[in-house]
Amino acid sequence: MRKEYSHPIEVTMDVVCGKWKGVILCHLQQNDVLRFGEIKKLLPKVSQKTLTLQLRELEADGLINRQVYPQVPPKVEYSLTEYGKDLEATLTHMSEWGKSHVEKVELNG
Amino acid sequence: MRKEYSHPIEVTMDVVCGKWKGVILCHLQQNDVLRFGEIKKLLPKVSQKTLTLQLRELEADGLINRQVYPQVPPKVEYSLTEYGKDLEATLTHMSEWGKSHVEKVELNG
DNA sequence: TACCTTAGTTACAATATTGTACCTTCTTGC
DNA sequence: GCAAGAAGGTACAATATTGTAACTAAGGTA
Repeated sequence: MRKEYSHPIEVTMDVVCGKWKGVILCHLQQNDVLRFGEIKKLLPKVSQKTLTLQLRELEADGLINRQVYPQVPPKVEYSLTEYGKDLEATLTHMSEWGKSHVEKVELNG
Repeated sequence: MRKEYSHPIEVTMDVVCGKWKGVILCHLQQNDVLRFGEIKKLLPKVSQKTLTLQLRELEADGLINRQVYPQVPPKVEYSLTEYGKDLEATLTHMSEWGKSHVEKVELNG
């Protein structure tokens, strides 16, 4: 199951490079705690199944906590772990870079 | 062709999240200039075709320069653009995080 | 003349990742 | 009894991403 990595950045990329993982992490960074449905509203284009999958993977990799309340209807809250918070600077930096990239592309038509 | 992004981090992820792009960028960060064949040696598992593709995409996104010398046999050199260098801090941070993640996983067996 | 070299290209195959549509749970409100 | 609500699970379909293997260019070398 465990892969061989030739460079440590591959590990991070493995963990962060799902189609929605970056955005999910950013939102959790800004909101502390979010319920499943709230995340879904923040990412209107993601499907139920895929969102679940991305969250489970982030959980398995130790980036987020999944707190289940035994209620009906169910309530599940997600938040960053301490470990996930170590990525905050990186995520912020990636967002900034993305912002300037968009601006650059818009300038060059 | 241009996609709609709901969050700037998606832009960066789009640009950086190829299977080999992170490692390629890291190596270019440490070596300034590398020929195609040198990169290939640094990433023994990547195929010819995929490496070409990843490099072309990085070039199209403005992260790397592609310098072709009109010789036979051909000589092509790759290097980071100024723009690509803006990602250095991010890449370094991602590598560090990856390193500690590996250590953590090894501890928890 | 046959062969080596580097940085590709091309057609085709195999994987991996996402998405769609519909099913499930159990309790409260009407 | 019947629908609603939140957070999924499942089977199956559609894309997207990588990989394989073989082919090319053009000059130097044996």
